[in-house]
Amino acid sequence: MTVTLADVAARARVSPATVSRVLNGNYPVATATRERVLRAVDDLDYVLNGPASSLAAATSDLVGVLVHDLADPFFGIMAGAAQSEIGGQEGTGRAGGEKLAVVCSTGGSPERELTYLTLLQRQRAAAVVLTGGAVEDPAHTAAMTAKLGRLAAAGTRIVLCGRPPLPEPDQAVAALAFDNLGGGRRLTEHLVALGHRRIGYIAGPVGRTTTRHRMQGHRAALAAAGLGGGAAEQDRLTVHGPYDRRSGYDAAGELLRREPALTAIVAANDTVALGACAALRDRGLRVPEDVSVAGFDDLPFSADAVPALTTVRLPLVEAGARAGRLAMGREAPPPGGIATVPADLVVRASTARPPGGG
Amino acid sequence: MTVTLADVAARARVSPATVSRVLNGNYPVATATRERVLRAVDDLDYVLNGPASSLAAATSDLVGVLVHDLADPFFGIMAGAAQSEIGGQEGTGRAGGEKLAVVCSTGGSPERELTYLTLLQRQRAAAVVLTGGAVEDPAHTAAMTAKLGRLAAAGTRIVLCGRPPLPEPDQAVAALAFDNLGGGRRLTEHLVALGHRRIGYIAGPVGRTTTRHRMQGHRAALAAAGLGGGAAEQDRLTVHGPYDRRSGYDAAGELLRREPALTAIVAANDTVALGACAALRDRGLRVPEDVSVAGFDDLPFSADAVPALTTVRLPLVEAGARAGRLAMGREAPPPGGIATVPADLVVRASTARPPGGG
DNA sequence: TTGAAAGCGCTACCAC
DNA sequence: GTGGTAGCGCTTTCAA
Repeated sequence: MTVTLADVAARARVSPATVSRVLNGNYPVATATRERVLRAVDDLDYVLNGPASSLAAATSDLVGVLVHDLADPFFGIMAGAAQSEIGGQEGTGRAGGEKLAVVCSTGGSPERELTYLTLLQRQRAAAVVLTGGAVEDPAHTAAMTAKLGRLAAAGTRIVLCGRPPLPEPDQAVAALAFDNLGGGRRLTEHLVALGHRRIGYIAGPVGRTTTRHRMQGHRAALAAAGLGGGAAEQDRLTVHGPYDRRSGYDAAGELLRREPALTAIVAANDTVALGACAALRDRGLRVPEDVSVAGFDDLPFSADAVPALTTVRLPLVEAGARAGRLAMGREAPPPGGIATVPADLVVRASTARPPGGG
Repeated sequence: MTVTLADVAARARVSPATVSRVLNGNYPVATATRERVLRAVDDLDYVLNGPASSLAAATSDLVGVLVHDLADPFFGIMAGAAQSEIGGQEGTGRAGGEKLAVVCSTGGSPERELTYLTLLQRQRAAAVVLTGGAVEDPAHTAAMTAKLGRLAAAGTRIVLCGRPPLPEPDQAVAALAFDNLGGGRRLTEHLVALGHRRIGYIAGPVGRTTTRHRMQGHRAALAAAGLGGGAAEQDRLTVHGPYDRRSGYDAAGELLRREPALTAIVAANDTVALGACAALRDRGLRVPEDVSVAGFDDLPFSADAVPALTTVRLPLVEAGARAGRLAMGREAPPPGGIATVPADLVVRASTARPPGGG
C-alpha cells in the first residue's frame, strides 16, 4: 500500500541503508547514487515514516511550544516568532531536517501544562519552549521541576521564555526572563513623576510570577515616592483578575467605587487596560484628561485603541525568535543559562497629568 | 535507561500485550490485573513511547492545525478553539487517547502550506485542519488537492475551516466555509443605505479566496445600487494589501489621493480598518463624522479601537470548535461535507452617514 | 482473560 | 562508498 524506504531502495537499486543516508544527508554518498535515489523518491512519491524514523533514531523532529492562550496576541506573537525559527529552515525540501513546531495552549491550567509536557515527552520531542509566567504553587513547581528534569535527561532541550528560571537552576534549561519588575516600576515612576498620587492597580491572576513581579515593581515605585501607604491601603487600590478585557472593565469599576478620586489606573496588560478605558468612558470619564491609564506589553493595536496609553514594550518577537533558536541549538545559551529581556517604557502622550495639575 | 512497556510488564508480572491493552483500554482486562499494571506504571514513572506506538498502530495522535499567521488574533482565536476541542479530552490522565494539536503557521506561503502537510503526512497525523482563505493558483490548487487526497487515502481526516470546498469536492473532506461574499455584500449595502456614494475598498492580498469573495460581495452591493461604475472605476477605488495595520494605513492614504471626496472606506478586515482609521486621523479627518470606516471579522479589540466601526462578525470560536470536533470525528460531517458559516453585520453607530447628509 | 511472537519502517553499526 | 542486518518499543493477530 504505502511506499516504504525499501521500495525506494529497490527502485534505485541500492540498499535501504543508502536511501536512509541520502535522505538524512549525514553520510557521504556518491553523487550519481544520490541522484538515482532522489529520482526514485520523486517517482514513487515517497514520504518518510516519521514514527519509524523517530523510533529508530530515538528522537523526533517535534518541538513543543507551550502558551497560556493562543487567542491572546501576546502569545501568538511570541509563538509565531519561535515557530518561524523552528520550522523555517527550508531544508532539502524533501525530507531534510525540518522540525515541526507544536504550539500547545494550556489555558493557564497547571494540569494541562503538565499533560502537554507528558504528551511531548511521549513524542520524544527534540525541545520544549515554555512561554509566559509560571504558576507559583509549591506542588506544581515541584511537579514541573521533576518533569522538566526527566525531559532534559531524555535529551530534550528546555527553553523558558518570559518566565523566570527554575528554583533550582538547571544547566540544561535556558531561561529568557522578562524584566517585569523593572517595567512595572518604571511605569509607575512615570505616573508619579507626572504628579499622580492616587493610582489604582489592576493585577493579573493571583499565583503567577508575571502578576507578582509587575505588582512588585509598581509597589516599589510607590514606596520609593513615599506613597506606599501600608499593606491595607495597597490592597484597597489593587484588584486581581484574568488577562482579558472584561476583567479590566470590571476591575476599573470596582477601583472607582473604592476610590472615586483616582487619577490613574495601571493595568496588568494592554488588553486589561482597554477594558479599563471602556469602563471609564462608560462613566463619562475621559482618558487621559480625567484618568490616565497605563498598560503593559505594547500590543500592536494598543495605540489605536487608546492613543494616550502609556505602556511597557516587551520585545516579543525578538524573545520568541531567540527562544526558537535556543530550542534548535542554533544559538549559544546565555551565561549561566539565564538572560534578562528588557522592558522599556513607551509614553504615548505627555498630557497624562492628574486633573488638578501636576 | 528509559522505562519501556516490557519493564512495566515485568514488574506487574504480566505480558507486554496486557500492559498495552490496559493502556489503550481497547480490550477487556481483569480489574485486578489492570490495577497491578497501573500501579507498575506509576511506580516506574512510565511514559509511553509515542513513535513506537504510532509505528505499530500505523497512526499517530497528532492533529495538525494550519493557520496563515499565529500572531493574528483571527487565527489565534480559531486555532485556540479548535485546540481545546482536540486536546481538551481529559483522558485517563495516564496514556489515554489524548490527541496533540499541532498549530502550524504558514505565513500565507503556499510552499510552506505544502511543506507542513508533508510534515504532517510524515507524522501520520490523525487529522488536519486548514484554516483561512486558500491561495487561488491553479498549480497550487492542484498540488493541494493531490496532497490532501493522499492524506485522506492514508486515513487522515481533513477539515477546511473558513475556506471554500475543494474544486472537486471530496467525500473525505469536510468544509466549513465562511459566508464572506454575503458579509461583504451586507456591509456595503448598509453603507449605501446610509447614503454613501463614493466608497473606497481596501482589499486583501490578491489571489486568495477570502479576498475575492469579500470583494465580490462589495461590488455586488454597489452594482445592485447602480453604483458599479465600470471596471476601471471599480479598480480605481480598490487597493490591495496584506491583512495588517500598515497596509490599511497606506491604502487609505492612496485611496484619498485617488478620490479626495471619499465618504466611506471598507477594509478587508478589522486590523486593516484600524490602520485606515489611523491614516484618516493623521489627515485631520474624523471617523465616522468625515469618513465612515467598515471592517470585517469583528475582533475583540475592534470596538475599543474604533467605537463607530461597522463590521462583520464571523463566529470564529464556534467555527474553530466545530472544526476541532470534526477533526476528532466527534461530530457528524455536514450534509454533502459542506456547511456555510454565517457572517453577520455588526453596526456600532448610526452616525455613520456621509458628511453632506444622506 | 492472557501470553507468544510476528512485524511496523527506519537507523546505525559493522563489514566489505 | 555501499550493503547486510539487528534492533528501536509497541500493537495485534492467533492460540491457549
